[in-house]
Amino acid sequence: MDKGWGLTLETSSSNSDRAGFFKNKPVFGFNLSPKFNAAEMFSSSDEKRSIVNEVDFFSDKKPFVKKENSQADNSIRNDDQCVVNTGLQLVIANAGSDQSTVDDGVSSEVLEDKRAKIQQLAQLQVELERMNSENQRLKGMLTQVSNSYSALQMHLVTLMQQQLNSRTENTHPHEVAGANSDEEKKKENNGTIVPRQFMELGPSGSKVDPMDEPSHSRSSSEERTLSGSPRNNMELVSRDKAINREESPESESWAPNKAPKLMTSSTKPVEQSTEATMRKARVSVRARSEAPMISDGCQWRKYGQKMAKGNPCPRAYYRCTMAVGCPVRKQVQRCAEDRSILITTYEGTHNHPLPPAAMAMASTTSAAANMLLSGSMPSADGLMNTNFLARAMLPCSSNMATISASAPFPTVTLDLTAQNPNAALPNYHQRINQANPQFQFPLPAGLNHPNFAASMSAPQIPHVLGQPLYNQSKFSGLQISQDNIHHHPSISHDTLSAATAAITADPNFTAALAAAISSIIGGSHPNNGNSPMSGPSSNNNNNTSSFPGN
DNA sequence: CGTATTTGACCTGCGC
DNA sequence: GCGCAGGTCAAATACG
Repeated sequence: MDKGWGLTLETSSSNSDRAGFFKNKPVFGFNLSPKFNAAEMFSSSDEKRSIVNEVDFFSDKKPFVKKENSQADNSIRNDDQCVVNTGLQLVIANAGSDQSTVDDGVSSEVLEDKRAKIQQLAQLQVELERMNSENQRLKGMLTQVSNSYSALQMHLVTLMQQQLNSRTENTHPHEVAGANSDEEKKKENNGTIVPRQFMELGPSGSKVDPMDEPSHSRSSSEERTLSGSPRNNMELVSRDKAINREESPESESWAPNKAPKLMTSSTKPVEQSTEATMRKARVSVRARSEAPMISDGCQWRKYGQKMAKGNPCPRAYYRCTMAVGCPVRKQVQRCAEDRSILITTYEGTHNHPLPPAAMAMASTTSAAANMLLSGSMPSADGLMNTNFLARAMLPCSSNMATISASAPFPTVTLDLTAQNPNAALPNYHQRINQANPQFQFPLPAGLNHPNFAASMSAPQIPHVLGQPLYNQSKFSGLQISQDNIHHHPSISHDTLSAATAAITADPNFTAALAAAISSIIGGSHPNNGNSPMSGPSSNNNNNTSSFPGN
């Protein structure tokens, strides 16, 4: 859009949250060049007003003949601080170069052409003005949403803590490690939820049922969907054993394989084991994307690639390079069944400040991990908490819940793939805004892409946690279905309803998540290499040629 | 030439 | 103890 005007409006990527952009994306109905940031064009609102007025002055049919005599021209030229003025200057300067023609017997065509250009420019300025004001409003809303999100997260933790406390008062006989009776095992294998007990679908378990493999042939570390049929090959693992593994500490410099050498789980304080668990918790994001990686705003360096069993697509290993010694790593792999689905698994916590573009993913995954880990404490109640959370979140989904098959670490999956292929993107936007009339956030430009429309089903966004959040914790050796939730003997319907209500009552919560997820997915656009969302770390996807499966 | 990626070797945990 | 699989390392290679 700037080409015809000789305007090159460079912007710095650090202005991602400023006018004209929502999470680094232009948010208005027309496409802006990635270089084009309205916020950079004005150093003050007075300047803007001035510019617009001047433009209006031009567009008001004022004879545009003698440029050197135009007060407006002078005022514009005198303002060296305004980028737009510079742009106008260019236009006007170009116009002035034809001045000899204009002065004497000017062709009306030239005049008309110039006038048309000026009018276009005027329209542009008006549009920019509108964008700027709208973005101010968006900024405010974003802040509000962030606050709401934090508040609700706290509320959720509080709820879970209350649940935990209520259960502490009511100790269960089978809380004792290794006290799983055969009867309990039977219940487990029949899909009945048994509290304080968990199963691990170890590698052997994943091998036992080859008939399951084609439909569940994600990589062995990926989640496995249970349609409700019992898996008789599930291996019950004593909690002590599993917890000991979970408790294995890791150095800050990330040396998981060396961790067991340092393990002294028997005497480890709870804090340490919790910390270790925290580092091992994983958040898996499933998103439909043709891009080699979803753009999460961080910088990653590939350090390995392996073929994983059960998946013809290789798994790539990345580590965060935004700070020296950052322990965060991620795995990227295409889904075996649907290669358009990209599975990104995050592990660890960043030890450095994150750019705005990375905050969305980081906060989302962090929240998911925290919620998971709030229930993965090595206490029995903690384990119960995880299951409780999972069940509290899953009523919205009936049989979409998945649990970990053989994942060695507790994992939460945020499934952003379309569950309802008939859902249309406009509905997504519409539903979010309908759900909360007070929170009308514009659709980021990246979401206008058909790929994104196909990848995001309408019901998903408002229920990011409610629907596609799968608790894959190994502690959650449960078949999590609506039916089971409602019939679980250890969780009252009221409790469940309360938790569900807490999650779903605040539309801002879901909207905030929607914003975060949309910013993430917007980056998955294959053509988003220049996406403003990428911000200062837009080179995080610089390994397109090395993407597994491509 | 510095940096990022590739890729085979190696380490570790787990099941048999 | 052996084999398998996941994960990581690091030398070689590619790339800008």
